[in-house]
This record gives sequence, C-alpha cells and structure tokens, in this order.
Amino acid sequence: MQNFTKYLKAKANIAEPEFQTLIKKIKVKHIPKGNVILRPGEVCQHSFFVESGLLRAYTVDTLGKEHIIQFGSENWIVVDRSSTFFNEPSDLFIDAIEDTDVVLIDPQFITQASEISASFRKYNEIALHNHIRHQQKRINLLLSASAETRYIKFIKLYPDLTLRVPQWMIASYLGITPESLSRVRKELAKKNFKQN
Amino acid sequence: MQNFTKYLKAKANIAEPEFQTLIKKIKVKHIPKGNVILRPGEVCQHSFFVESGLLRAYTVDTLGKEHIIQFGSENWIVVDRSSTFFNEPSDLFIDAIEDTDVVLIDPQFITQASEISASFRKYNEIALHNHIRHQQKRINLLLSASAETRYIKFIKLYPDLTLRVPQWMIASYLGITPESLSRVRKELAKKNFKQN
DNA sequence: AGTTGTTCTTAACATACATCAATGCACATA
DNA sequence: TATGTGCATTGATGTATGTTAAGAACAACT
Repeated sequence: MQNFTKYLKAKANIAEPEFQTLIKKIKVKHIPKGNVILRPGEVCQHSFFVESGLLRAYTVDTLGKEHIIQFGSENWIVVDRSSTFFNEPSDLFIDAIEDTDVVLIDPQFITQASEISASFRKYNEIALHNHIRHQQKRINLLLSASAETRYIKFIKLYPDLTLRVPQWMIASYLGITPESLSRVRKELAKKNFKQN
Repeated sequence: MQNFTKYLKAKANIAEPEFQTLIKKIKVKHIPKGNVILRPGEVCQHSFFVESGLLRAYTVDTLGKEHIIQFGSENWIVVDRSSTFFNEPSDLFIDAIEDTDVVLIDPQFITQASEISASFRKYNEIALHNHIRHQQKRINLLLSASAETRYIKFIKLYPDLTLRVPQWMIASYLGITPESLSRVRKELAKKNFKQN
C-alpha cells in the first residue's frame, strides 16, 4: 500500500499522527486477472484504490454487449459513486484486466478522514469536481466527434492505457466495434505514413 | 426568488436565522429569451438557479454545430462546475431558451452556507453525486443505445422539456440531427398507432 | 396584411459505422 | 510439436444516421 500512503500524504495532505489513525481502517486485496469485484444489483461497498494493475467498470446491455465506463490503473480510484453514496444497487460490473492489488476504502474511512482533516475534505471535493469535468468532456466528445477523433483523443489522454488495454476494450470505451477501431487505426497509419 | 427560498429552506434545510444572513448575498436577474450569459473562454462566475424559464448549456464545435450539454428549467441549477470550481475558462455557452429569471449564486455563497449549515454541506454533496450519476447514465446511453431508445428515455425523464424545448435542441442533446429525430418520431407514431 | 425567419417534415442520396464471416497470429497449455 | 483460445485484421454487405434541398406550418416584426 505504498502508493496509497503516498497518495494520502501528498494529494490529500494528511499529516503523520492523523495518518496513523486512519491507516488502521484500510485493507488491501489481491484481485487476479479476470475476477469480478462488483456486479449489477450489488451495492458498491468500497472505493477501490489501485495500487498496481488495472481495473475496468462496465455495463452489459440487453444484447449482452459490454460498454466500458471507466478504466483505472495505478493511483486511480474506481468506484460506482452513485451506488456507494446513495446506497443503491449498482448497474456496473467491475473486474480486473490485469492481476491487481487494490486498497479497499469504505465510506466510513471517507467520513472519518473528512472529520479529521480539512485538506482531505478539500481533496475529496476536488476529486468529485474532476470526475464531473471528465465526464462532461466525454459526453461532449460522444455528442460531437467521429470515431477517429475520439480515438486520437483517447491516445493523447491515456497513452499508457493504449498500450495495456486490449483494443476491443478501447473500442468499447469509445462506443464503437473492434472492427471499426481496427479500420480507424489503419486509416491513421496510412495518413501518418504519408506525412513522413 | 420564492422558488429559491423554498429550495434553500426545504432541500438544504436551512433554518430562518441562518437564512436571513445568507439571503443578503444573492441577486436575481432577468434574462430575456436568446440572451447569452456565459461564453467559452470566460470563467463561470455564478451558479444560475432558475426561478422561472429555461436555460441551456452547450458547446459549439469547429464546424459551428451546437451540442447541448444540459437543460435547466425551474428549480434547477445550471453552471459549468469545472470552470467555477477550478477558476478555469469554460468551454460552454449558456443562454436562455425562454425569458428566464435566475438567482445568481456565487462561490462565496456556497462557502459561507457550508460553514453555517451542516445540512447545506450535506445537500451540496448530494447535488454533486446526483450530477455524477446523471452524467454516467447519459454516457452509458450514448455508448449503448440507438437514437430511438435515447429519445424514448429522454421523454420519460423530461416530459416537461419535451413540450417546451424545440425539437432541434432535443436532437442536439441526443447527439443526432433534427432530421433524424423527425424520422424517429414518425416511426414511433407508426408503432403506437399499430398497437391501438 | 405582408414579409421574414424559424421549426418541422419529407425525400433522395451519401457515408460512417455495424454485422457477419473468414483468416492469420500470438500465446498458452497439453 | 500439436492444439486450442482470444485477439486483431480484412472483405463483403447491411443499416442507421447524416447531408442536402425543398416545402409547409407557424410565429414574429414592420
């Protein structure tokens, strides 16, 4: 849990004595590649801080097709916030794309950390606003941009994920089929070749 | 500002004495139909609480096409949260679809109300989580559903807006052209006719 | 009342992306 | 070495949605 520790101390600016109190509450867990840690219908009981590895959150529609809502690699938190916050059944699956170590953060931890530390409260507020900003950009892209543009933006935003995540999952995140993404990539390769 | 008053007292559960302190801070403003109150590049200085009327927030892409991010009618708050919170230039336009009266809530108001009242803090947190939940559902729809399905869900979610907002704006919100929406509606009418 | 602009509809045509099916490749496992 | 499984690619074809253009209904403005 080194990453999580660093994260708490740095990003949320938690000092040592408070840190010692908080740290007792948290648990770590290993999630082998492919294992599911949240299913639709369940309430999302924890936030999952990714120490190492890679998670994904996704829905499955009536035709059995997956639609990826979020990826989460090192130092990201993956959670269905609505489910956790409102104590409602989730719509999402969360599973591990790679062997993953997560820190389990339960809602009490957040509450307690918020009471103890003003900077944690502040940090948490920032995280929520970042989430909103990020989602809004994604909505705007889905409304306005072609598959190619969306893919290019994805690469720029997540160069690391582009290498680690199978292409069919990236396609799912972009809202297109794997075949379409393959063609988009072919086109881009052609264009780049011409430029040089 | 009757709606806003009700809203503060009920939803955020602010008591009378605190309310009197807070209420001094706020201003109301009339926005004639068509007037723009936020442009890309500006920092969004206020949250706009809609007393009466109808606002919209939208982007304009490089081809000059509009993409509607949000509608806001009575008792809704319209704001570019990222811009306001992070003090960054916005990407959005906000304008009035109808003659509209808004209450201008500035960030200080939020801060102050949060200090005064625990229930306001709580309320504010709920509002953020609602926003996230709502955006996530919209992303999922854009990833997974056809134009027809998206339109049907829109009607169910916003029956009032369906009547008040011009169709071409609903099309923009759904991420399709006005022509396509017109065809979708025709199809739906046909289907419903057969049922009866 | 006439003019102008806006919204909605419809049709013919164009295109981006999906679907279906086949193939090759890498990698794991027997 | 053989064999299977998942992933990426490619081609042929289908379909939903976009584009362009025109007209009708209606509101707004003078």
